[in-house]
Amino acid sequence: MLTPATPSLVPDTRTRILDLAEDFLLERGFNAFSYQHLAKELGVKPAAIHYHFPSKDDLGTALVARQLRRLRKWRDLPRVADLPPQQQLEALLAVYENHLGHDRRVCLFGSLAADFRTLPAPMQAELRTFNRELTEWLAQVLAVGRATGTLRFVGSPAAKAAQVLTTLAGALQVARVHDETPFQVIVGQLRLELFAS
Amino acid sequence: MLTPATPSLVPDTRTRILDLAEDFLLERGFNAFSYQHLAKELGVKPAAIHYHFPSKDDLGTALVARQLRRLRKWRDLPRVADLPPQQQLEALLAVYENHLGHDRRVCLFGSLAADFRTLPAPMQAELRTFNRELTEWLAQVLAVGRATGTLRFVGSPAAKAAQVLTTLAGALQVARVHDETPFQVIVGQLRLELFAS
DNA sequence: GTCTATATGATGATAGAC
DNA sequence: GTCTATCATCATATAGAC
Repeated sequence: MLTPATPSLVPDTRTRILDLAEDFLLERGFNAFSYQHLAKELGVKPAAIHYHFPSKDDLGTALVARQLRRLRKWRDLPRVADLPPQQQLEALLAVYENHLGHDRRVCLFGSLAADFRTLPAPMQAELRTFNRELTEWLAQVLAVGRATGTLRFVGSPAAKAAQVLTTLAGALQVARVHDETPFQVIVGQLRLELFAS
Repeated sequence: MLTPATPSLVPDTRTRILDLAEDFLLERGFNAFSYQHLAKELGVKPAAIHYHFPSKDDLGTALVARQLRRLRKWRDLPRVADLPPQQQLEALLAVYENHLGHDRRVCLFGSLAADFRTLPAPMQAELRTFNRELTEWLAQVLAVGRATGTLRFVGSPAAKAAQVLTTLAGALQVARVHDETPFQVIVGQLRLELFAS
């Protein structure tokens, strides 16, 4: 990876491909876009993309790996890591609400889960790690939040974290099928239950 | 539809196609199987399937329409409709647990939501109706359950129903990505929260 | 190092045989 | 009424031009 540490305003071709592929992935699914679609949009030939990502498997794996790097970076940002738990949870909800506002994109997990068995093994492995790390992070947030009295739930933090993340991924899918309303309803219900009054 | 009211032990070709297509749909996703896959498995040529379902859109729409008919039939069965609310909820959970035991199949909604924008309009419409009717049914179950003191939750029955169904669909997706454990954990959490102790 | 012309096979669908 | 031979198109991927 020769990508500069400080993102340029004019992304290189590799990054432009990744960004566009991510658009397609989150809007139409991994098995519903092709190198032709990418090439047409980028104004190049399909084989030009094969240079940067020899196979679609490579491209897909790079997409999930990038998202995993982003998760770790986000989670460790001072403006996230140093927040109190209830605001960390709000920051997480904001990410999903941002997806909703971005043409009702589903999240990475929600995009790949149904097609999971058709994905290349490295991509499956990256997605498992992504989901595991996110769940572990939220479990920790919930544990601290309950201990300090700002968050409320029964059962174990790990179970609640798995449930909440699953619900959020699903809520974006429901928004995709209907409209923004059910997402708002579901997240409203989560807030009602989690935030200690 | 010339399908007999009493299902035969030797399904006709049309039904065999639908059954197999449903297998593929719930195990690999709508954009990850072809008429060739179906034909090879059934021992016929791809074009034979085109006779029964002229386009893949027709096949997909028939799949969702059949599931909608099944939902209505199930919901109205005396052994479901006449149960007390907490047992109706258990019957619903049993459907999802059955999916889990069936090679961790996702549910219809969970299978189609991510690819939704690539689906033909009639299929989209059927899926919306399917999800709406299921949510309305569960909202009614939850409302009666809370009124009679056997189920417990805050917020509106409609919001809780949307949240629970979304969580169940998502839980099967998580099981697909990892293993059965997170599904059990999530459904255990749902039970802990919903069933009045 | 970056991309284009081209190959090979799979895909959805039609026209016509039985 | 049911299915097969065949088609045009699109898929991923390679070999080689610039």
